[in-house]
Amino acid sequence: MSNHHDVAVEQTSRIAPLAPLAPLAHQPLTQDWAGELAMMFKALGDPVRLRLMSIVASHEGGEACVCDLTPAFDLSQPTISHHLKVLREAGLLVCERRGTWVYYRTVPAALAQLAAVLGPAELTVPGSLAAAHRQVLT
Amino acid sequence: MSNHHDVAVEQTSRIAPLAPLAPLAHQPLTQDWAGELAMMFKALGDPVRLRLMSIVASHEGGEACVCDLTPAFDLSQPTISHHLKVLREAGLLVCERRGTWVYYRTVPAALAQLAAVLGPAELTVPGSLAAAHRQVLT
DNA sequence: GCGCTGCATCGACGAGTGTCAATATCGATG
DNA sequence: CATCGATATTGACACTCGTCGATGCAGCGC
Repeated sequence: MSNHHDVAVEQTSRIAPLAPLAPLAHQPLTQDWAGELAMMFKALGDPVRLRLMSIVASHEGGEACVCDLTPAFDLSQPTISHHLKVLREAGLLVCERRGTWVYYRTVPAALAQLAAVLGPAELTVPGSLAAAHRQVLT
Repeated sequence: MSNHHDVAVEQTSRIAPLAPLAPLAHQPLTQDWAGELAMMFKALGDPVRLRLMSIVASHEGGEACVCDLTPAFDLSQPTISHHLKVLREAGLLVCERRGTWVYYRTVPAALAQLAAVLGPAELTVPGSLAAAHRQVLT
């Protein structure tokens, strides 16, 4: 067994293949879909993880390696690694190993999905925005 | 002390008076603002609470009383009440007592804020959309 | 090969969360 | 006023979560 340790490079694409982009107000959420969404929102429900997302998203090139993230917090390196794992498993981040370093990027489709769920109906219904979101999803 | 029990009708307007509407990628979040946002996202990070939001938002007139919400779940009434309180304290719901019943409504400004934070930069920067969001905030 | 650096995992701990049954409070109605 | 129906609060429980130190694994350089 040579590939027994593909830990860090797992893509963990937990996003539903084609999830609804309708806002909350359109209709009551199904139980399954609410569970999927809740996992993503819960991942964002921590100040450290929110700041991690923000740092990664605003970093040059849209990606940041762990060594860029850790010094921004007063937390141990394992703790940061744990938070990154939570965001990865929620489908909000993906990582890629390049040499010694591991680089993280956000998943715009996942963020667009959450934004669409929260967005007021007037903004997503017209079609232009929905099209824009759908474009992001491809 | 006659007003010792104004529990249910508290507005709990925990939303920052004028919070930034910039997406995550615009710049790293400040620690304080990340904490505020995390409280709202955490409130949405539960399937029951997400479905509660959805039912309220999609209900006729944009409001629903607790007796409309409770039967939608296989949970006790105190548990539903607890979840409603969490959403209220996060600034995502407000409630109003009318007679025996208590009606809940969503807070569009709060949802718009979260959507703006998640939204891709291209969608919020142009100005038209930003204006729309700001309009919702008034 | 050996060591070194960057990152992930493990195991453990205290703090927080979701749930319930029991109880309290409010408003309406008799 | 006594009662009843609709919600909120309390207290208790199991469970999850955030954090750490210790450890493990991968890649690079000597």
